[in-house]
This record gives sequence, structure tokens and C-alpha cells, in this order.
Amino acid sequence: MGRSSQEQALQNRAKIVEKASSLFRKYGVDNVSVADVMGAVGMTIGGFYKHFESKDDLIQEAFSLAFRQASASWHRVSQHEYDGAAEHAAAIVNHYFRKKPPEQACPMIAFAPHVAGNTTDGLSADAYREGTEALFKQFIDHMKSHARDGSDPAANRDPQVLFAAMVGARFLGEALGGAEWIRSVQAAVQRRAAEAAPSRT
Amino acid sequence: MGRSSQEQALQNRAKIVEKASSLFRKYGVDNVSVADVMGAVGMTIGGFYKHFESKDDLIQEAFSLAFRQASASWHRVSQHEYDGAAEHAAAIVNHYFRKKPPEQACPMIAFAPHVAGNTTDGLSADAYREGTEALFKQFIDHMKSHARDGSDPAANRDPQVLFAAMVGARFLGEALGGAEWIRSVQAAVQRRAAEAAPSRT
DNA sequence: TGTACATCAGTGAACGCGCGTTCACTGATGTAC
DNA sequence: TGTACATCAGTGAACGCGCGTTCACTGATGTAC
Repeated sequence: MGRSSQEQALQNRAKIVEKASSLFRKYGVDNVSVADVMGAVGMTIGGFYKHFESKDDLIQEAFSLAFRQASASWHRVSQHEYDGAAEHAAAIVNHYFRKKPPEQACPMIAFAPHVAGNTTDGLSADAYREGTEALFKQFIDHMKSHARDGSDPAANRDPQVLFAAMVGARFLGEALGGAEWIRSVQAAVQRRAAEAAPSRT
Repeated sequence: MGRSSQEQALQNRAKIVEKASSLFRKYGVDNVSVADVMGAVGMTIGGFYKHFESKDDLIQEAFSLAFRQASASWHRVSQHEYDGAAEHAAAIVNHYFRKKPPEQACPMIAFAPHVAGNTTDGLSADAYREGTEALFKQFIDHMKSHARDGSDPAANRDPQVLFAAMVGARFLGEALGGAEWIRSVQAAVQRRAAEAAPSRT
């Protein structure tokens, strides 16, 4: 097999990023080699460096894609009509806790090990920080937009705590691999979300 | 240098576990090699396997030590007299968020990457799960013991949410390396803790 | 439109490096007499 | 208590492996005429 067409090459490049994003979310960035990714798209190792400068370059693009997908997924949930911030919060949290295939694991959690500690880990760390902040802002903004009473302090502080609790409960769930006590914690977070900003009747 | 005395050997073994525990918390388990640990205690690689069967064996002991230290640290905070569960919760959360040297990083967060995904990762994964559950139970028990009204549902559910939020906020803090928005989230969790179980007057 | 040539996407072996682990060796420690 | 010997904690080089990256090569694609 010789050279591919420019169009084919671009498609291959996109496939590499997509597969990398899935595999990174499923197994963790540091447990997936460049050869793994290339093998998964049916190519060999050598061609990789025709598309990317380094593994970190690929990681950066894979992060961006994963965060965009997660954001779109949250956005889809928020599209529905909700009766106040609490109902909306419950929907988001339920969606966040719903059992999903490992390729769709939360990027905030799945990619954290790769960037933790390294303040200057290159482009991929930036992509992580941007993506995480974007998801946070999206969560808060949607929550405020569904609030009934803008002056209610609960609408400003509770969502932040809820966000932290949501991520923390899922983070521990991943690490513990289905211990029953953490399921009970997640259930508590879900119930709390449903009461987060009680509607003023 | 030839053989060490039995007593000296036991001390060396303990030093290896202590150094490993510190280094693992500071840099992450997978970023610290056996040679790193041995070098840090002033020994060479070969002697390691006179004390441990494998790196995972060392990891298991290092985990146990770290969780015991964290538990003792929490216990020390809980020793004081508090006026109700809320004051006590605030003290714990404040202590948990206080800036500490990286060798004292939260083991629940620092060791998670090593066990995430691997359901059967050997002894170290068990040590992680046991340690994490122990810290959780300690948190909940201390919280309940300081509650004024045992029938208050907030004393049963809120601590679980608070625990998740506390861990989640710190987890994101580590990964983001001091982004200002996550500081604001942590502050929100601290304020929430101070109101967690309002005393019935 | 057809032809000759340069380009470059993809191949697969190889390199260099760090890691966990093994091994023959050393010599002070522990023990049997 | 003193001596001869076995034990074994610690040494440091070496092994095997997987990784990220490099490289000479291939042959279809793109381009100049």
C-alpha cells in the first residue's frame, strides 16, 4: 500500500483522534500506547508522525474532542423544559451518574491522572483545564438559567457544591469499582440535587 | 558493606515503606520507580527484593500507612470540642482543604489513578478500597456523633454529600493546579459545611 | 488528454530509554560447638 | 569465652520488556509540461 489521497489522509487523521479519545477515556491516557491507537484504526505505528508531532499532540486533540462531546451531551440534557433549577439539577446529575460505556467516561476524571502534578505538561494539560472549566461554567450557567428566583443565594452557591459532589462521587465510584457504600453516596447526591433550589410557591 | 543486623534490617524496611508512601503521595505511584524509593533511603535497587515480593507488595504497605496517617490526622481534628455537627464539619473540611506539603496529599485522590479501571489489581487495590471506606466511615461517624438531633435527616444524608463535595473539590483542585474558579468552589463547600446541620434552637 | 516526475501517506524494522525483576557476589551477623 | 562456619542484608551489573520516536523504504497520488 502506498500513498493515500489527501481526503483519505484527513479522514484517517480524524479516525485516529476519535479512537484515541475513546481509548484514553476507557483505559487512561498512560495505559494506551501510540501503537495501540494506530492498531485500533487498522494502521501501523510509523504513519503516526505524519499526522502528529508527538503523543502529547494527539492527547491534546483527543482531550478537546472528549470535552466537546461531554459538553454536547450535557447540552442535550438541558434542552428539555424543566420546572425550576432543582428539577434541572436532578436531570443533569442523573445523567452524569447513569451507567455509560467506558469510552464515554467523564473526561474530567479520566484525564486527571495525566495532568495532576505537572503544572507545565504541554498542550494536553491546557486542553484539560480549558475543558474542565467549560463544563463547570456550563453546569452553573444552565443551573442559573433555570432558577426561578435570581436573588436566592442557593442558586449561586448550591450549584458549586453540587458540581463538586457530583464529580467527587463519580470519581470515587470509578476508583472503588462499584463498592456499595459509594452507590449510597451517589444516591444522596441525586436526592440533594432534586432539592437544591426549592421552588418558591 | 555486608550484612545488616536483623534490627537494622527491620528499620530499613520501615524506612522504605515510609519513603515510598511519601513519594507515592507526592508524585503518584506510577511516577515513582523502585529505584527512586531505594535511592531516597540511601540504598541500591538489589536489596529491595529481600524485603518485598514485588512493587505491588510495597504499594500495598505504603497505601496502608498513608491511610492510617490520614485517619490519625482526621482523628486529631475531631478530638476538639465542637458545638454541633456543623461546626465539626467545618473544621474537618477546613483541615482537608488546608494547603499541605505534597507528601501529605489525600491518599484517596493520590492513589486513585493506580487502581482505577483495574478491578483485580492485586493487594494494593484492596488496600486502597479499605482505606477509602475507612476514611468515609470515620467522616460519617464523627459527624453523627456531633449531631444534636439524631432524627434530623440532614445528619444522615448531608454528610454523605459533603464528603463527596469535599473530595471532588480537592480532586479537581489537584488536577487544575490552582485555577481560581475551583478555589471559589472549595470556598462554597466550606461555607456549606458550616451550615450543614443547623442546630435546633 | 497523456506522460514523466516529485511528493508524501503509510509501512515495519530499529533505536534509546526507563522500568520491574533477577542474579552472582560480598562481608558482617548470627549460630553451633 | 573463643573459633569456625552458615546465613542473609545489601551491592551493582544485567536481563527482558514496552514505550515513544526515528528512519529508509514503497508506491499511489498530485502536478508540471
